[in-house]
Amino acid sequence: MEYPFSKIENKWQKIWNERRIFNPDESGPKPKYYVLSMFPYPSGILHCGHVSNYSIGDAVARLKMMEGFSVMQPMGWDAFGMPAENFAIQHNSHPRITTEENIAVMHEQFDSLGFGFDWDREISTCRPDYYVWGQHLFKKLYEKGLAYRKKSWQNWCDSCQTVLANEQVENGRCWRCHAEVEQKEMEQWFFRITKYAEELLDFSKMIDWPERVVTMQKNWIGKSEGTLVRFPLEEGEKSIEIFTTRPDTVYGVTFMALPPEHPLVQKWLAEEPDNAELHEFCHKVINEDKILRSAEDTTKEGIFSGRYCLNPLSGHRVQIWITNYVLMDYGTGAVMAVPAHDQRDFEFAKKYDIPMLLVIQNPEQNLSLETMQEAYIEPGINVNSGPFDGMPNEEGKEAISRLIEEKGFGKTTSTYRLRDWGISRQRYWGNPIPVINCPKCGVVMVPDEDLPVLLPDNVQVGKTTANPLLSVPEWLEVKCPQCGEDARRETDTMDTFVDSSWYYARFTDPKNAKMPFDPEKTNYWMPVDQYIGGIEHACMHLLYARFIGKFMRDLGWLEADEPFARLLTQGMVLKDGAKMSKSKGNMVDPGYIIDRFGADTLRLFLLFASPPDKDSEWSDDGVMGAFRFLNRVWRLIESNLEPIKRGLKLSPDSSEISASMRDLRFSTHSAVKKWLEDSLERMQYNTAIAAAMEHLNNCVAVKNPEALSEAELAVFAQACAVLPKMLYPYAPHVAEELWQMLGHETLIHEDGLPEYDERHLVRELVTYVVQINGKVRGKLEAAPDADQEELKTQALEVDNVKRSLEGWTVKKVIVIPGKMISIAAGK
RNA sequence: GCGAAAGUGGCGGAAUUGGCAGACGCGCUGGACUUAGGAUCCAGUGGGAGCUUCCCUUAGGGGUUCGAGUCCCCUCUUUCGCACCA
Repeated sequence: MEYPFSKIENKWQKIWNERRIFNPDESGPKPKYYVLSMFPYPSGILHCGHVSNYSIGDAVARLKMMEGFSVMQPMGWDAFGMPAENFAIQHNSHPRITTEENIAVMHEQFDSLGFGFDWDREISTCRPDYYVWGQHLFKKLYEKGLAYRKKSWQNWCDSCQTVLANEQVENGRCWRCHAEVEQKEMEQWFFRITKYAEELLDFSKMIDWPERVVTMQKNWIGKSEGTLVRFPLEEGEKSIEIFTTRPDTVYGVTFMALPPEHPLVQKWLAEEPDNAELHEFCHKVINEDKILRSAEDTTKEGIFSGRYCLNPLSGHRVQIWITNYVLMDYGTGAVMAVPAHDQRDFEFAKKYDIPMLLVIQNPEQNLSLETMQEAYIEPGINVNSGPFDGMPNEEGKEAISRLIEEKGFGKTTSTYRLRDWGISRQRYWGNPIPVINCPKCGVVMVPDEDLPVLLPDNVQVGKTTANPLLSVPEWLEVKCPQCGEDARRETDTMDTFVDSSWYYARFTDPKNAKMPFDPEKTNYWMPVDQYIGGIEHACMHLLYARFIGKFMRDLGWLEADEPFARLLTQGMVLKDGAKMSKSKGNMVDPGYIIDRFGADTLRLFLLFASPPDKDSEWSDDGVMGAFRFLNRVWRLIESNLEPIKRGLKLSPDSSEISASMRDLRFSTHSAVKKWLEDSLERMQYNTAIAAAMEHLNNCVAVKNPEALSEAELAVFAQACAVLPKMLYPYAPHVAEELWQMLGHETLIHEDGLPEYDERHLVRELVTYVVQINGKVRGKLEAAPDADQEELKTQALEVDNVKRSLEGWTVKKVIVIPGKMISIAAGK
């Protein structure tokens, strides 16, 4: 017989909703706990990854409810973005319609799983009551100089009239129409995340972030300390600014390396329209595949610009080269090349026969330029370096940097790999940037009273690949708020990462129509105590959210320095070792599993399959195992209901019980102890569930409860009675039902965590293992606190130990209290 | 190439502080029961042998230790991240 999961699950979902146990406010006496799982894109199809992810969040939430917290676990929809736009195109519909339909479907699926979301707080990023505040935030960023427009190079597909991401470019061609992709300089909106780079490197406010994610963010931000140096051009007023981490080699600079995108190069190109060679080279490099161009084994290429600059320290003439191996995005977008001491520069100089200059000598073995096969990058002594000759180069770094600063040639500084966040998207389905471009006034912000800039509905997606917003004149054409003349709206929409960079705060006050959120409410709930999501968001989303969080703090909107105190990065659900995906055809439909075995079984299986932060392997048989387990618990309690209820009224503490019942009592208390540790401290739900399974096996071993003495019956009853609580965070419906069957009027979380008694964890006798030279040779029973000398003697008396020691001399005997006796013996 | 993590039965995984390797689940083998089930219950299940005993076993090799899956060194493999970062 299968337990009636379907009836039970409906029943408890209804009760939880009626009693509003998932809808906390700020007024209660309990301490708050904010659990947030990353909100999904509403694809319309629930997959096992969702179930796994949100089962973890729900386990956290329910455990914290049992622990006595007022738990808030909100849910919403990351509803803007290209997938939603493409979905609508495929279904020949409008993204607003398909998105709302998908949300309705997924909402229902979440409900059928019994997740404890506070649906009163539901938000959807594509609804104006949410995105109006994103526009508001944009204006605040603009006011503070943190949103700005600049030209930047983009992959442009002329036939699709759209910008492409690096991964949408395949061998220099558009992934869609296969037209050649060109590089185009375009005006784009950016958020100045780099202003917070230094603070984003401070992870001290994060209690429990995985080391992996912290390392990834540190690498992503990529701070490096060095010196900014200006090399004046030989002709004209200008200079080339470079950043170097090796100021000790400045005297060794023999050429400058600039990328073709560099503004100076662009200027020279304009000045020399007839220099075909130069134009051709620059055009070629700029349009090289960005991924290929930055690959390690790409051949270094360059062209001499015919111009020189001057080394500010030595006064030497320095050739200026245009190359393919310098990145415009990093540092100042220009490199001082020291071929003798940098391998890349060395290779380049060899290839193009550029002079080299040795400025660091190897103290071990004299180097000479004629014989060097590679750049010398080890420490050494400065030579050919004017006043710094003879100085160890590590000292030289500091001394030369100081001189540069004193003479006004540059300064000591840090640069970051982190780049400003480009948020412009030439797409329809996103939050409109609240800007009007006026031919007279330039960039004008849409006044507050005109917000939100509503996304017009009357567009036809898919009819043109260009931004559909261009095809809505009544939306596009407006009067300038400043001068009243004809102007046009900004047609770029915002990156969806903008929507998700502040949603955690909106959840604390999701219906506020007057402001993004009321600081009083937000400060009550923030920071998020436990954030849960995929590792793939380690750098982008999590960094953007931290940045906007800090910005909102600086605006005075909230107090928390960091939005997410704890982070758990959950693993993926794999099938046959591979990620489940439509293209591989290895998807499992959670809906089918719920219908056939129930939500509790599905949730339990996914949590039991592996620790939450590790990938797990889907297994149909594993689902059956989870289902069998729940049925066994059900049968144990249902078939012994009367004796258990009777036993619960009796005292289990009498010593007049059999040894096997003492073992069962021990099992109860030790299982609860392990369960509490694994559930709350270690967040290792698979072993917490294993502890419950093991304890169930011990309970089931009691064959005839009717024959037990009163004290024994009490032990048995208590043993069975902890099971519903141990199930609750992982299989909540069946847990509540069993709890009610046992006669309780409360809901489980109201009654609190299961408890154990240390007194029942003390055993009179334990098994000591006797080892000889690390090999188990015997066992003996003794009290856990038995006298050590006594134990040594006993150990040597064990038959098998005696036999094994024949012809050997005992050299040392070590007693590990309560565990083992280790004998070291030799011939 | 650099950085990080990992490698344990037929499978998913456990071993938290250096202390009986393989908890728990799946699968498999044998048995019981039978209203014949995707049921339940009992026993067994790392490999090997001369089977109450012994040997081998945590990717491979070495080391430290009374004792190593765990610590150290080398090698291999896998996964992830970064990748001409000046």
